[in-house]
Amino acid sequence: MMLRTMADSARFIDGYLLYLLARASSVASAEFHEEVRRRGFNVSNWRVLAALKGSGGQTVGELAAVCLVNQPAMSKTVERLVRQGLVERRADVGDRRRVNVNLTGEGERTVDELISAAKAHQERLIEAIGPRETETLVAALHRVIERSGEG
Amino acid sequence: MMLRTMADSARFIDGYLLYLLARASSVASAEFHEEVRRRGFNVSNWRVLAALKGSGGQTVGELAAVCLVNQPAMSKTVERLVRQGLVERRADVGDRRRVNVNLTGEGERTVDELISAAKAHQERLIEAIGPRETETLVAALHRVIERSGEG
DNA sequence: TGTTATTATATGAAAAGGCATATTTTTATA
DNA sequence: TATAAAAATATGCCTTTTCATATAATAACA
Repeated sequence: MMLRTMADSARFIDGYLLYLLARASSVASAEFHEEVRRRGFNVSNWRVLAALKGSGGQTVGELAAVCLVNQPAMSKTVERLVRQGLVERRADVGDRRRVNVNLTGEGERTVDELISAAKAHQERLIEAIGPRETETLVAALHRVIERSGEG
Repeated sequence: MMLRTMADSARFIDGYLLYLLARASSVASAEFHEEVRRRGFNVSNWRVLAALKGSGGQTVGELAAVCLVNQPAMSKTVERLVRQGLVERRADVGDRRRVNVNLTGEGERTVDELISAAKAHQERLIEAIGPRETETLVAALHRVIERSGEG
């Protein structure tokens, strides 16, 4: 079954749900991601810092899962953030294979600014989409996640 | 305003719409993207081939926009696909700055197989999400795209 | 029409990511 | 409790992307 709510089109992708999801994510994020870069960070760094905020620390593996990248990539991103002084690594006490990653003081200050900008952007975005429609969207996205093998 | 439909959480990202969008896209795509790789392609190649199918040819710039990557990356992806014999490049007749990209016969056969697998996967995904909920989702995603500066 | 701006694509160097695998530590089992 | 298996992270190599910029062609304009 092709999506009945989409106009028929010669182009396959115009009726392809995974493309629509990727496009919506990309388009919605583009503006803020530019702001992240203007502030001197790349999106990977931003995601790690954002994931750490309020988490009480995460392991490399947890960060990889949360940030939607593979583990070796996360090891390298964390290494870069350590060199920038934004996070610190510490071997887990109970299981020394694990490496706990936490925000440093500077990392905390940095992410607070970024999060503040992200929240401001999100307010504008929700206003543009419409608050009611946003709630519908959020529910639908949770359902996708839940039913796609991550529930 | 934070999203009211999400439980309050210490972690910023749990209430962050752009993260939810990225996560839904990633989770929903993961399974099929693995199949693409098993078939010997990477996601970038798949996206270009899928974008070309039924398009009547696209320029490098158009492909970059459609495939959500920047132009130099697309020039290089196209170059690789040319070397693999899946697409062909031709300078545009009316504007010789433009480079038109088309599927070759082999590219057509290849993408037909991939699209067939994508459609089968999509059927299963829609079944898992629920057809009615999928329609709601599709409408919401179109709205996001439309209201995020791409309308 | 000659000159300047703009647009489309390509290229080169550096950064980041992906994949296989090594290393270290913990868990399971004989 | 040795030993084997599993788990978490790191590392090396190679591919891909990114960023800045070069090149080529068209458009604008004086």
